[in-house]
Amino acid sequence: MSHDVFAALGDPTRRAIFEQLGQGGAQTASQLADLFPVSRQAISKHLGLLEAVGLVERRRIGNRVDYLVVEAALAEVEQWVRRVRSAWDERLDRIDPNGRANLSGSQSPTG
Amino acid sequence: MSHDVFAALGDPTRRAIFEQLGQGGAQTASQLADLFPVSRQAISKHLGLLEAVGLVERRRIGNRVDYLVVEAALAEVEQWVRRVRSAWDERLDRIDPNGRANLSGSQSPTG
DNA sequence: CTAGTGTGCAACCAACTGATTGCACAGGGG
DNA sequence: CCCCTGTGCAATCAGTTGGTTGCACACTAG
Repeated sequence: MSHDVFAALGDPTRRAIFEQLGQGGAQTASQLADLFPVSRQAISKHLGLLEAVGLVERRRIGNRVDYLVVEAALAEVEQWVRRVRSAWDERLDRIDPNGRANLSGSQSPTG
Repeated sequence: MSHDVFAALGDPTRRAIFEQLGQGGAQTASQLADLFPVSRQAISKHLGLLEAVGLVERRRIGNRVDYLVVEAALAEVEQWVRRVRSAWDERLDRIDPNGRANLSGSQSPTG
């Protein structure tokens, strides 16, 4: 449960692979290699990382290995966003319980 | 307006700085440098990158430069999540308009 | 102007990483 | 068994990058 999900999604190729798996359904590294301008091994490495952070999962079917998006993959991202957001709101409430048009926090409410 | 926001949030130090700005309000690079085990210049570089992707903004006050979180900072992340999610749902509808308990896309609905 | 504090920029460095190539291993069909 | 297809692992490499140090520049106070 680490936030390395952001690091995983930080790489453009990896994010594209992830999106492709989401749109196109389960696919093998070889299939994905045909869609992207990188080698199968590069794709495989990306898939390994995506799997490590829990964004995708493997499914072996005979000779081939399909990768598919994990249903709750982006839950962690959403939770982080929510957590950060609520932290903002908390601080804003401490500063100005009535309005919230300003995110700056150095000045005092009375000043 | 690029998705480099993910890359920016991918680095742990940068993400921590961002969270700290969110919780503690506007702060200078020097102040942040006291909170993290890296030099002020390192912090400054991170802030520059965070600013470049639109996550934080600068505010000059006399001699010092405060950085603060941009209100709509995480909107891009949320939009991306929503977009990917809706793409999943679309594909799932094409496969099985009634149920959605499976994200794998290789099998046919009649099989 | 001078002193002091704070910021910005440039050079530099080690570590990481995205990508490649080569080869060995696993499974299905003749 | 052999052949073919597909996957996995190791070594390697160049580019990126997070971090440091050093120094120049900007603003405020006396």
